[in-house]
Amino acid sequence: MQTSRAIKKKDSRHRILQAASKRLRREGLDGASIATVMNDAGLTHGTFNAHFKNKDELTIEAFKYSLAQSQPRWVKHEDRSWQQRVRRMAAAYLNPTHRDHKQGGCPIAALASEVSSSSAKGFRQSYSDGVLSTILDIAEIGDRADNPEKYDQSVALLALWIGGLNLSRNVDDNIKSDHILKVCNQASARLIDG
Amino acid sequence: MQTSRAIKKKDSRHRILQAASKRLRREGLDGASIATVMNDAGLTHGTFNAHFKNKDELTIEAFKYSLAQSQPRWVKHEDRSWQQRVRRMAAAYLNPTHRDHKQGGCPIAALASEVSSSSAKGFRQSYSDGVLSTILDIAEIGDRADNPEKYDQSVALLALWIGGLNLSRNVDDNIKSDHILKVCNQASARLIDG
DNA sequence: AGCTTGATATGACGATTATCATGTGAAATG
DNA sequence: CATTTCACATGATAATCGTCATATCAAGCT
Repeated sequence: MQTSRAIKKKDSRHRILQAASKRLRREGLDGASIATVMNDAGLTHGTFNAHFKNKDELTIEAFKYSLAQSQPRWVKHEDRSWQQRVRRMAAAYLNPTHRDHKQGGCPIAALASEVSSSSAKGFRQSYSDGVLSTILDIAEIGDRADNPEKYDQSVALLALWIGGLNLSRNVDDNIKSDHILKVCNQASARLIDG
Repeated sequence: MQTSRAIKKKDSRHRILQAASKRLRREGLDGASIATVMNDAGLTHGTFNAHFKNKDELTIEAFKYSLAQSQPRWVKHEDRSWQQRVRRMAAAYLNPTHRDHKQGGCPIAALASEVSSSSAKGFRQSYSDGVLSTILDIAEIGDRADNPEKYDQSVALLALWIGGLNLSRNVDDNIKSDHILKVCNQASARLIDG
């Protein structure tokens, strides 16, 4: 049975993860300090260890949380063909709205260059798992052996998308930034033609 | 005239920038603390503000320094054709050695997801300038108008390379990581064919 | 030789951080 | 209704951070 206390705690945990995942994506691994996250969640920072063992655990859980939240939005879809699917996904990913809403977007892109230098134990493993499962989700297969060609194409597509999104986020000129997104969209289509 | 004191100071500045650029690429924006960098350079941390106004200035200078140091290694070359050039650059960039030596590699990739959340004034501008000049260097042109098609192809190539390098750095399986590099190399060639 | 300059060293400062021990008050239990 | 439980708050702790005032000491100048 769910007591009202247990429900309250789950709700608090949910709010903490929500706040942490936003901070994590917007401000990176070091940006999401415990005090800030707890404040965002409407709790005091001292309460933190009633919910998570330490900051590393929060980081990992918040990453998984954001991946589970953002991935279905652009991955799970019924498409007429795989080429159509890739075009749709690229358009959803390499997009000014996604570029301008880092805190609600793809955590793989948001943390791409920070993972390898993270000191959080287990985080690199979680990120790695997230990357590999995303590749399989793009290809719509369960294992590389199911369709090696599609798998390989999906790897290149994910690389292009992550790189293109980050470049567009870091260029200080809206026209040039929009152009990067457009060009990478075209390149996506090109990678899977013929 | 260069007094021996002035020479000594320049040498110290050089050592500080060298140390900072390594830390910056290996550990990211927050990893390169002043005390650590000064210690790497063989100086005490209190001497820092004799060389730089503050940490933001160090960050910017270290980024420029590392870009000027790493870019010529793979950009400046005489190639038989542009297609040959792109293949050579991709092979040099999407490469296990580059993957495993983040501290000496491309600073654009090393900081790709950290720039947009940086609080260092002026850093985003420097990074943006670095990206745009790298695109032009890949295309071997001075302005997009010189050859729009090559420019656009170079944008997509840089995106693919940065994304592919970071993915390979973050996947916890050497075989899969090597495979990512290989696939992105093939995709590079594909982006510029016909 | 004595004075000045400047590169580097020492050490303190306040701010921020993660962690944890302890206190409090309301919900659950019998 | 008395007791226990537990989500949450308060506050202390030590570590680390960027910054800066001050001290030292050798090189250059007159």
